[in-house]
Formats: sequence, C-alpha cells, structure tokens
Amino acid sequence: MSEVQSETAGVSEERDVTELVLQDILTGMLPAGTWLKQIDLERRYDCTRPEVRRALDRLSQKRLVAHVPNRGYHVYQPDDRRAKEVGDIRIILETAMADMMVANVTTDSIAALRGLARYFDEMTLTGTILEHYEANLAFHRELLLLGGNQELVDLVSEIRQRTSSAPVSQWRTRARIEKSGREHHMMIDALAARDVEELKRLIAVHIRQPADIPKQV
Amino acid sequence: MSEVQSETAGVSEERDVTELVLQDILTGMLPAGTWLKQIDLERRYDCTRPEVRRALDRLSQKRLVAHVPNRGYHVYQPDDRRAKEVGDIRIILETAMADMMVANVTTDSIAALRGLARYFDEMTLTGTILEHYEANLAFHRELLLLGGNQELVDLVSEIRQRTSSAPVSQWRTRARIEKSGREHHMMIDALAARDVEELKRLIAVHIRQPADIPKQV
DNA sequence: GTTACCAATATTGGCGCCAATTTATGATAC
DNA sequence: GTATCATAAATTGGCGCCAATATTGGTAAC
Repeated sequence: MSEVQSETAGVSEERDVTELVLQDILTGMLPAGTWLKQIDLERRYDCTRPEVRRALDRLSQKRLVAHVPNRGYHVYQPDDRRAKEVGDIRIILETAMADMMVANVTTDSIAALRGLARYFDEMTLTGTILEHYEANLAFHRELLLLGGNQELVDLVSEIRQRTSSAPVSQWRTRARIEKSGREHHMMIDALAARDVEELKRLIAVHIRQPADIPKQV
Repeated sequence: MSEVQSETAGVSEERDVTELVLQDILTGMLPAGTWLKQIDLERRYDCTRPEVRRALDRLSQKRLVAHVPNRGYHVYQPDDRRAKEVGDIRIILETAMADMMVANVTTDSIAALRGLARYFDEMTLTGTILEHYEANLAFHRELLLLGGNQELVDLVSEIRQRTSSAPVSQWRTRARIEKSGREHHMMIDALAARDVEELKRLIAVHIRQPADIPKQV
C-alpha cells in the first residue's frame, strides 16, 4: 500500500516502448535504413521481447518501419514521391480549415497560439530535438483545433509522422528553423486580422518548406 | 506428407486474422459493442492466441476496436460526431482531387470506371455484403487514383474504415443503395463532360449520404 | 589468389504456459 | 427476501523457450 511507485524516472519505465522507438526515429537517433534488431532494442529500452515485437508491429502498421519476413524490421527509407504527396495532403486539409479557424478565433486562442509560437522559438535555442519537434507539433495542433474537427487534428498528427522520419533533411539549417518560427507568428497575425486567403497562403508555404535547403553536393 | 491442406477454403486459412476480423466487423457480423473474447476468436478463425492478440492490437490502433485493460476488447461504438467529422474530411480530400481527376481522365479510365460501377450494381443484386462493400471500395479507389496522389488514395481507404463500422445504419435501405449506384454513374458522366464543379457537388452529396434514411422510431 | 560450398552462429517468429485480475455464483447474515 | 461477502471459474496478458531461417566466416578446391 505504502509502496513507493517509482524512484525518479519511474514513469518513463511505464511508458510504451512504441513511443520511445518512435521518438528515436523522429529525432534522427535511429536513421533511415537502420536495421532494428530485436535484441538491441530489448537492451536499449530495457524491456522484454514481446514488447519489442509489438512496438515493431505497430510502427510497421504506421508505415514508419518496414518489415521483411525472416529478415527483420528497418527504419523506412523516406521516399521523395511519398513526401511530396503527404505534403499535398496536409496542404489540402489544413488550408481547408482556414475558414473555420478564422470563424472560431478568439482573443484567448490568439494568446495561446502566441505562447506556443514563442515556446517553439525558445526550444530552437535551448531545447532538445525532441522538445523542439513537440513544440512545433503543439503549435500546429492548437492551430488546427480552431477548425473544430477533432478527427482532422488527429489525422494530421498521424500523417505528419509518415514523412517527418527524415528530420535531418527537413530541419537541417538553422535558417530554415528560424523561418518556420517567423511563419508561425505570421499565421497568427493573419488569423488575428481575419485574413483567410493570407492564412491559406502562409499555411501552404509553411508546409511546402520552399527549397531554400542548400543542396549538399 | 500427403496430408490434405484443407477441405475447401484452404487459402483463407493462410490469410491474416486481422483481415478476417476486420471483414466481420465491416459486414456487421460482429456488431458494435460486441466483446471480442480471445478464446472465441481463437476458435472462430481457427488460429492461435498470439495471432488473435496481434489482430486485436492492430485493430485497436486503427480505432476499430476499443481496449479496456484487464477487461478485453470490444467493437467500437460508432460516434455521431466522429462520423460527421470523418465525412467532412473525406469531402475535403476527395473534392480537392476533382480538378486533377478531370485533368487526368482518359477514355480508358472512363471505361474502367464504368465497368466498376456496373459491377457494384451487379453486387447489389447478387453479391454478399462483403463483395458489395469491396466493389464500392474498388470504384472509389479507381476514381481517386485519377487524382494522381497514391498516398491520398490509401489514406481515404483507411479513414473510410473508421466509421463504416456501422454498415447497417448506413446501408440499410435498398433505396439508398440504388441511389449510390446511380450517383456513381453520374460522377462518371460529370468526369466525361469535364465538369469539375458538378463532380465536386456529386462527390460531396455521395459522401454525405443525405438523410433519406427512414428514422426508425 | 579467388571462388564456391558448407558449417556454425545469430536472429527471427511461432507457440504455450502461468500469474494477475476480473466476473460470476452461491452461501450466509441481517 | 435481499444484500453482502467470500470463494471459484474464467479471461486477460506477460514471459520465455524452441524450431525455422538467414547470415557470416572458414575451408578447400580449382
């Protein structure tokens, strides 16, 4: 009864292995193409074999890792065509919500968004990759929530993961990250000004991540 | 060695249990709210415990069944709000593709669609619920394929399953089904006429499934 | 020196058992 | 007669073992 639940990081032990592997893929700690040997994961996350297997199965359902029968699982190699298509889908969904967002916006939600945008900027400087990634997610989640379609919010979060498995290539330059931060604030401005068309334009540009990425030869 | 593999449906034995459970949910053979006891499924599909568990885990990831720890899994109770939201998402995605569809349409694709629409009509009369469901899926898949976004096709197929778990309520009346069949052909007509706006309107109406369903009191 | 084949090792993946928890049933007390 | 508690049955879910398969390294032959 009076048993201590955990020492310090007890909660993290409790957490699902799937989440841990997912995070390591998203942060680039497990690069694309890496073979995920069950024994390695077992030791890495200090968990049992069935837990590892369930995590791998779930991630392969989400198409984040690929499964080759009798060979194992490896991190999905990002595909240019797929990345573009997922980007297009996100633009369709998120710009379609722009009207609703403007209709539902309040001073409170503006304030909340501004706070999340600032938090993102902070994390750019002081946070870990994961914190930064999640700050970005939180902002876009809050923004989309204004659309009033909960299912759509979840869906976008979901498909977001499908190509962000290439965090290195997309978030490489500091210039790009800082541009993202500015774009967040510009979106809030457009929202406050009730300018639907400008908001749509900004969302599309933001998702497309225009090719200012220096082609490393 | 000369052992007979199976009596008749030998191939179906080889198939994934997840698919089988999914089909039974979709066809209404396992109604919403049903508790899916592992032993029952084990016997029903003649498979092992781990197979059942993996199937249940996958389906709960897809939000088709709900998991209550230490209590088991049960078929998801369809939620009106969610159903509406998923419908809205489908309308956004599928109407957004209308321009591309019209741009990419050929006489061959018209012919293929016409064939699938006719096949759907046939299945209305002679097919099983599953065949009918799949004929419908095949038509919409082929239609969406014209949009040129493979990821979007898969995504729609996926989210389609999220609410079609209430097949009874949506496909109840024969009148509604026949109306669906006619709408398919009207979509093809609009496509052949390169009429984007009409196509969008038809898609929206078709997905929305206007309330001609007799409210059973 | 190189290539092909075979053996040893490592990894995957299927299967079943047992502990923990929950639910149903029956008995007893009020 | 009803409510409550205890005991028994059933169900879930965690864990580990073992067979099947792929990979790697070594050896021998050309």
